[in-house]
Amino acid sequence: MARPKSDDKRNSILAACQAVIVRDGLSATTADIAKEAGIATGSLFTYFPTKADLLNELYVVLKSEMTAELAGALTGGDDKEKLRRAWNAWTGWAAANAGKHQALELLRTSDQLTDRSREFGEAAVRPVFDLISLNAAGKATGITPGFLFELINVVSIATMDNMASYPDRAVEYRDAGFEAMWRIIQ
Amino acid sequence: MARPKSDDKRNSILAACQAVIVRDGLSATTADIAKEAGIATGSLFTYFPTKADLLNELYVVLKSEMTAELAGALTGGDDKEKLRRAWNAWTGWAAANAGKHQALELLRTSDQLTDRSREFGEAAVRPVFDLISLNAAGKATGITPGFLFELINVVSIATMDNMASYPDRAVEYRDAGFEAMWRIIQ
Amino acid sequence: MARPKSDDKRNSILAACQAVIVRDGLSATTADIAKEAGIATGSLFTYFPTKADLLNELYVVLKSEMTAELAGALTGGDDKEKLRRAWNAWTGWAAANAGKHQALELLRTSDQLTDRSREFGEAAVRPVFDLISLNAAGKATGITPGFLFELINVVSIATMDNMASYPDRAVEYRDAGFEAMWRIIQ
Amino acid sequence: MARPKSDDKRNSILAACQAVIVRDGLSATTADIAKEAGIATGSLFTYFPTKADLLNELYVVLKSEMTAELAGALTGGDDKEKLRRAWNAWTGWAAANAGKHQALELLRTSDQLTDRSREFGEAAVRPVFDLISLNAAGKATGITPGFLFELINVVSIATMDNMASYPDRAVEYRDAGFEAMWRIIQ
DNA sequence: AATGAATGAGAATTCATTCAT
DNA sequence: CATGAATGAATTCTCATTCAT
Repeated sequence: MARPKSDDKRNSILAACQAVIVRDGLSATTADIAKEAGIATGSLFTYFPTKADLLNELYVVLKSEMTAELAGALTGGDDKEKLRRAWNAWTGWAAANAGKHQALELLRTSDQLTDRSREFGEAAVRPVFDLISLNAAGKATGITPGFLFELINVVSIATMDNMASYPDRAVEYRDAGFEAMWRIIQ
Repeated sequence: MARPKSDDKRNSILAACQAVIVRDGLSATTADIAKEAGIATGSLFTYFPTKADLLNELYVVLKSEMTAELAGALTGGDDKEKLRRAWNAWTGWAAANAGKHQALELLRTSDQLTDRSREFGEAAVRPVFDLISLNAAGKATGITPGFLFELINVVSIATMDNMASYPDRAVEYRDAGFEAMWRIIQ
Repeated sequence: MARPKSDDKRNSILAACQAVIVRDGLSATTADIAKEAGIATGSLFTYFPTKADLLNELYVVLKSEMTAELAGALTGGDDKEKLRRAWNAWTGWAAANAGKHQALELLRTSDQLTDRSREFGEAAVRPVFDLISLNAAGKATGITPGFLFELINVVSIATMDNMASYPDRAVEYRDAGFEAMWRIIQ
Repeated sequence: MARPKSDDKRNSILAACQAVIVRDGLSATTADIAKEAGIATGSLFTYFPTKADLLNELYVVLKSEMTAELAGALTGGDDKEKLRRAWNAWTGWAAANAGKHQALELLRTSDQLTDRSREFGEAAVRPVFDLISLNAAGKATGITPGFLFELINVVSIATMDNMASYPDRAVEYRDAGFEAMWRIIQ
C-alpha cells in the first residue's frame, strides 16, 4: 500500500473543517476547507465522499472527544460530586476548545446532520443523563427525564458559551452554571 | 425605513419566508420563497433588496411579535406573579406559533444575522431581563445578570421546543419549565 | 409575461447543440453549447433542465424534421414509386442537412438517449416501415419485418453518409442506394 | 510497439476495458477498468499511456480477432461459396462474441478513435472488400466499390446485431442477411 | 410596479493522470 | 514494477440578483 490513506490527513481535514465553519459558517466551501487543510480540492473527497459526510463525521468526532472527558469523572464520591466533576470536565473542555464547541453547536442545528449522527450524540451523553435522572427522581413534579435532560443540556451549553467568551471569568461562570443546574434538578 | 408600496405584500413575503425556512432550512431559495408568497421571483427584491435583508427583517418582526405578548404581563401582582404571567404569555405564543418559534431559532444561529438584528432582539426582551435581574439580585453568587438572562433564555427556548413538540402536554412543560427557571434565579 | 421564454432561443440552443456535438462529439460541454448559442451558461438550463434532456429533445426534433419530409411522398403511384419518392425525400434531407444527420447518428448510439426517445424515433418512421413490410411480404424467406426494416435502415444511413461526404455525386449514391434497398426487399 | 512487461496483464486490461464499456458505455472510468482487470488504477497507465490509447488498441485488437476468422474462409470454391463462408465465419464470431462485437460498434462511433485505427480496421477487412468488388464489377450501375463495401458492412453489422439479440434464431438471421447482401451485389 | 427570463460567479464532485512509497 | 492516494482542471448545475418587457 503506497502512500496509505493517513489518519493524520484525515484529522487535518476534520480540523480544517472545524476551523473554517467557525470562521465562515456552515456554508463554508469544500474548496476552502481543503485549502485550509493544505490539500487539493479533490483530495478531500478521497477521505469524505461528500460534504455532508464530512460534517457528520466532524460532529461525531467532536462529540466523542467531548464526552471522552467524562470517562473518569463519573466514578467515586456521592452523586453531587460526580456531577460536579462531570460538569467541570465537560465545560472545561469546551472552554479550552472554544472552536470545537462552537462547531458542535453549528452542526447540531444544521439540516445536514443525519438522524444517525444525532443518535450518536445522544448515546455519548447518556451516562450523564442517567445520573441526572437518578438524582431528580421524584423531585421535579411533572417533569419528564427527557425534558429535564434537555434543560440541563441547554444550561450547560449556555455556560460553556459564556466561559468561552470570557475566559478570565471562566471558573466563575462554570460554578454559577453548576449551581443553576443543581437547583433545577433538586 | 420608507414604506414600500404594499404592506400586505411585504407581510406575505415575510410569512412565506418563515414557512419555507422551517420547511427547507436556511438554504431555502429566494425563488421558493417568492413562489410561496405568490409573487414573481423578481418582485421579492423590490421589497427586500437582499436575501440577508429579508432574513434579518423576518427576525426582527418575529421577535417583535413574540415580545408584544409581554405587554400586559408585566404589570400588577408581585414579581413572581409578573414573571409567571410573562412566562406563560411567552411560551404560550411559541406553542401556538410553533413555525414562527422555529424560524426564530434558525435565524438566531444563522451567520446572516447582523449585529443590529441581534441587538434589537436583546432590546425587545429587556423588560423581562430587568425583572429577572431585580429578583436575582444578591442571590445567585458570582452570577452576572447577562449570564443569568442567558440561562433563562435557553431554558425558555427548551421549554417552548418541548411544548411545540408535545402539544397535549404543553401546560405541564410550561409549568415545569417555569419552576426550573425560578429555581435558577432564587 | 415579461420576456417570454422564446421559441427562437430554444431553437437556437438546439441548433447550437447540434453544431457543437458534430464538432466535438457527445462529450461537448454545456458551456460550449451555451456560448455557441450566444447565451449565458445558466440560461441553457431554463430551457432544458438537464444536459440529457437537451440531447433527447434534439434527437426528437431532428427525427421529426427528418420524417416531415415524408409527408407528401407516400401518396399516389404504385408502391415502388412511393418508396422511391420517400427514399429521395429522406436521403435528400440528410444530404442537405449533413450536420443534422450526423448529430442524429451520434445521438442514436448515445447512452444518454432514453427509451422514450428511441420509441419516438421508431414511431416517426413507421409509415415507411409498413410500406416496406407490405412489399416484402412473402418474398424474402425467413426474414422478419423487424429485421428487414433494420436492414433498410442501415442501408439508408450508409447512403446518406456517402451523399453527405461526396455532395457532387449525391444523386448517384442516392439512386444506387435505392437500387440496393429494392433488391433486398424483392 | 515495444512489448511491455507482461502480455497477460496487458490482455486482461483489454478484456476488462471491453467488458466495462459494454456495461457502462464509453464514459467508463479508467479506475473502473483497472478494478475490473484486478490491478491498481495507476498500473493501467504503465501499459497504456492514455485512455485513448487503450481504446484505440482495443479496437485494433478486436478488429484483428474478428478478421482472423476469415483466414481459411476465402480459399476454395466459387466466389459465392467463398463469400458465404466468409459471411458465416464473420457473423458467427460476432454472435459468439456479442460483447466484443458491441464494443467494436461503440468504438467505431467514438470520437476517440484515431484515423490510424480506422485505417487499420479497413485494411483488415480488405480481402473481403476485394472479393466483393470483383463480383459486383459491371453489375451495379454507378455504384463505387467503396460505397458498395460500406453497404455490405452495415448489412453485416445489422445482421450480427440481430443474431446477438436473438441467439436461437441466429442461423436464420445469418442466412437472411447473406441473401440480402448477395442481392445487393448482384 | 410586476414579471420571470437572463446572467454568471460559484459550488460540489469527477476523473485522467502523476508520483511518493 | 505495482500501488493507490494526490492532484487540479473541468463539468454540470444552482441561485441571488438584474433587467428587458
